[in-house]
Amino acid sequence: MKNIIQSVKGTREFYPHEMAVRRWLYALIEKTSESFGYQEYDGPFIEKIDLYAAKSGEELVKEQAFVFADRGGDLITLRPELTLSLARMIAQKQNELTYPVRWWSFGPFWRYEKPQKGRTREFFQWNIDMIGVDSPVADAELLAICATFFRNAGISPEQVSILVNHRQLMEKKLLELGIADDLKKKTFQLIDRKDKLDFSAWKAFATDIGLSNDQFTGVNEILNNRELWQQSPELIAVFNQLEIMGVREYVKYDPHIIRGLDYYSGIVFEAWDMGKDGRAVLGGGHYGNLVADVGGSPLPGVGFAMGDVMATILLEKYGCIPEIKPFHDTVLVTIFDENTLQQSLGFAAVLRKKGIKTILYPEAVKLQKQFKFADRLGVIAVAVIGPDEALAGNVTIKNLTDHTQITCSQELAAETVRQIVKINS
RNA sequence: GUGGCUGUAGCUCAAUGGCAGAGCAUCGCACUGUGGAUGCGAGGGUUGUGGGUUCAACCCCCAUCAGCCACCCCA
Repeated sequence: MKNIIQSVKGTREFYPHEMAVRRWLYALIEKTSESFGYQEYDGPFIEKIDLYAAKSGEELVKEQAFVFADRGGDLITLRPELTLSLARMIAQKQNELTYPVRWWSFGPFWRYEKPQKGRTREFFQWNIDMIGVDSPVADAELLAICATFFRNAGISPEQVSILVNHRQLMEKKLLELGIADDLKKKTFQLIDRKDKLDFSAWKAFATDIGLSNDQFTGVNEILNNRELWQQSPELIAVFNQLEIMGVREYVKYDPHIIRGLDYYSGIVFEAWDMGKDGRAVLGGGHYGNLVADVGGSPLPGVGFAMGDVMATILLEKYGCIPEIKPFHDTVLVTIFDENTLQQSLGFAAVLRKKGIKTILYPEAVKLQKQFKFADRLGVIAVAVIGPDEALAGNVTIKNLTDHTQITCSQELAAETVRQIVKINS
């Protein structure tokens, strides 16, 4: 055991059980995305570093991307995010696409981070965007998708809230305090950190970036005003529409939500686990110029991204992940001994031909062992062809759930098996 | 990148610097045509790795790797 080469730091292995959970999550994301008419797409998993150098933020590329030189000497990165690949894909066909584009994706990403809870170096991310419009209806739709995802997963509004703010509203309020440009950026940072520092440290940070006492007081008033959204026509419209769509209960106004990325220019939002030790599980917002940075004409859009690691932790925490029963629709055909082996082989083949998932035990060992194997896999139908059955062309089918068994002709047995696995699947 | 905690059997964890153990799991038998139970027995270890201190190290010291947690950052 000790000689096994370790897996790469921050990676995960998906044993069949974890793989089943991953596929379940994928299915949930697919169902939610497509119910709003979004199409699945994907970009390359590797990209030239230049793609990200253009925008993306220095830190993401320089410190968080996996970069390597290929044999031709180009610097290649394992994609740390999808946004720029998406932007290029849009730009390349900018005049052919039918707008608004509604696209979603679920795929792997890599970031060279220090692994900890909810954070790995290799992870999956759900990205979903509507591109080419700039309207409260579009903003509301993305929020509704987010809320619908949680509802589909079985998460209640008490468990997860989508916290919403608007960049323009905040900019306007800060401008009233005489905060603009560079100071505005720093003040956004300040707001972003409020929950992470105690008040005196936070105030010190405010002084540090150059806020006056009056401005600091003003910022505090903004942050304490939960009704501030009523000064934003866009947010008023969005909340009204969410009400009509029946998902208003999942969404709350919160002036603390700012988000780190510079390119957000309108609505911004994060979904938070409201329970103990809650964290953000997804984030997104409205951007004004997605495509311009990769050489297209500016196009507005709105979208969000959700990592699978935090999402899975959240769904597990609230008991939303269904019990996975991998073999409840599968029958095990035992091998009694060498003499009946051929009949077992043949019978298994017949079952498969009739569309029944069939496992054949691969050696003639004690039936006890074969039954135990079936039990541990979760198989609930077991077929036995011993000397008696073999002579008469029969097979015995045992139902492990109710412990009953029937002996019938091999011809008719498929129907018996079908009933057992169907009733229990 | 910074700081803290933790690495002992497959898993969960014990073991004053003095013989490395338990429970669960696994395998075998009781039980030669039938799974979840019970009893008995067995196997399984370079104590993460590499150095150091010591007559003697799972234990103390240094380094390193990994996991967890908090920063940083971010979806």
